[in-house]
Amino acid sequence: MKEITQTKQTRIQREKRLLIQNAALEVFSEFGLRGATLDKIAQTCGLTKPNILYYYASKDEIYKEVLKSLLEEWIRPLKDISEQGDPLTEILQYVQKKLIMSKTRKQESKLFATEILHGAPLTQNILAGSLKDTVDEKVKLFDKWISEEKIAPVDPYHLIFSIWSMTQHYADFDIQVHSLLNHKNHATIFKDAEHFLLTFFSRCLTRD
Amino acid sequence: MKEITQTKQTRIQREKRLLIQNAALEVFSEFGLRGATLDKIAQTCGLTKPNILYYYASKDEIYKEVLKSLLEEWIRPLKDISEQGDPLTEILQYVQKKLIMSKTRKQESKLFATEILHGAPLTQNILAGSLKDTVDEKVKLFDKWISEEKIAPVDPYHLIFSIWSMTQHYADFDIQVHSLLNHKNHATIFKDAEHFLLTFFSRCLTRD
DNA sequence: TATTTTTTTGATCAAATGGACAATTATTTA
DNA sequence: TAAATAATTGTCCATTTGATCAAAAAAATA
Repeated sequence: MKEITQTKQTRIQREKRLLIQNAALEVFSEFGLRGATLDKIAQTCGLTKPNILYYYASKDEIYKEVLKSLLEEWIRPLKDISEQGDPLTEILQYVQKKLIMSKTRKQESKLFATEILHGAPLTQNILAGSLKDTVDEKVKLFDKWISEEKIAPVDPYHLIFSIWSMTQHYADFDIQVHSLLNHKNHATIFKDAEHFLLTFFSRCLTRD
Repeated sequence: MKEITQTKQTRIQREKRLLIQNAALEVFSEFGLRGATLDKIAQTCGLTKPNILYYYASKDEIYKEVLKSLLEEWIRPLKDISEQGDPLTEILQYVQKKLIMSKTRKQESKLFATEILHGAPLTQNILAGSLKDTVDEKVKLFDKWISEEKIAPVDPYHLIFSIWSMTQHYADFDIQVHSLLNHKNHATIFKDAEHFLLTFFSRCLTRD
């Protein structure tokens, strides 16, 4: 058994771990932590159950690993909001990035949603840590922009919540969205959503 | 064994079924369908497991019953939007009602969220049925209001999605919201959220 | 009160599932 | 190529859990 923390990984270890992670993401996002079984993950990636447990000590550890490896990527667009850019443009670009993530990374979105929905048992420290730091930083920036009258006055925390909720809605509740929109073409839905969201946030952020 | 469809229920049956439903709501909303166990539900309501199964044929049946009994109430505020009222007022009132539901019926909100997130295996027909009918009806109304220039032009479907997502966010992701807001007072968060949302939607719906 | 019906529960089962382990096979290294 | 290390797997186990059932207790009814 090799240590996870150790950097010396063989080629096979790298490959198999990645294989397992991808399968785990697929299964966890569909069934949640408890609904997912090692058998399903094993089947999805074509390995045997004991072989999976050779690479990860437990099911929980796989779950944690998947979450951890996605978190960084998940927060990045928020970090990208730049003080140098035009305020409205920066925020609208953030909305667009988040919407694209909902479109192309649905599984990840659902995984996070389920995790937080059920009390974030394994992510709470991260929520209170690196995510919070980034959010606080951007909140300050938004407050600055508001005081400079570059954007209309709104509560920056709730502004961020609104961006998250509205964009992630299209990934997390895709079943409902598609059902209510008569199973309209996937691309069309996101095109319409983008237009709606950009209009929406422009209106809200450019008025006193 | 009595038939569920039968209307002749004894006093004890009514009482116990309600007891089970309340406990089930609590457990299902926290752990999801698969994470919830009959033992947990039994413990929560102080009955034995076989006793629960005397009233409900299976765990799935309890789950369906809980969902079904909540759906009506869940859709009602949308139905309440009236053609007679002032358009902006009607919509803002709907936002308020949904936010209050997030505040006071968190468990229900989480239950629905989990259900839809995981593919709505037991509600899909309802989503495509009575909910869709109501949504379609209100979409027509919104379109009418737009054509009469009573509210600004927006895609009515996505407007409804935005109301749902933004309000439900405060229930479904309460862990995250509280964590990022430094565990601020619950009432204060909802007061701020209300102010934000009303400002937000007013701005969006009163501009061309 | 006697009889019938409803309700409750202890004991138990079968299936699912996370995990352990020794034996085998493949790969790397000396 | 031989030895050592890494990877794989068949088999097995313990626990959890949804569900069954017969017997006992409680409640309703006649």
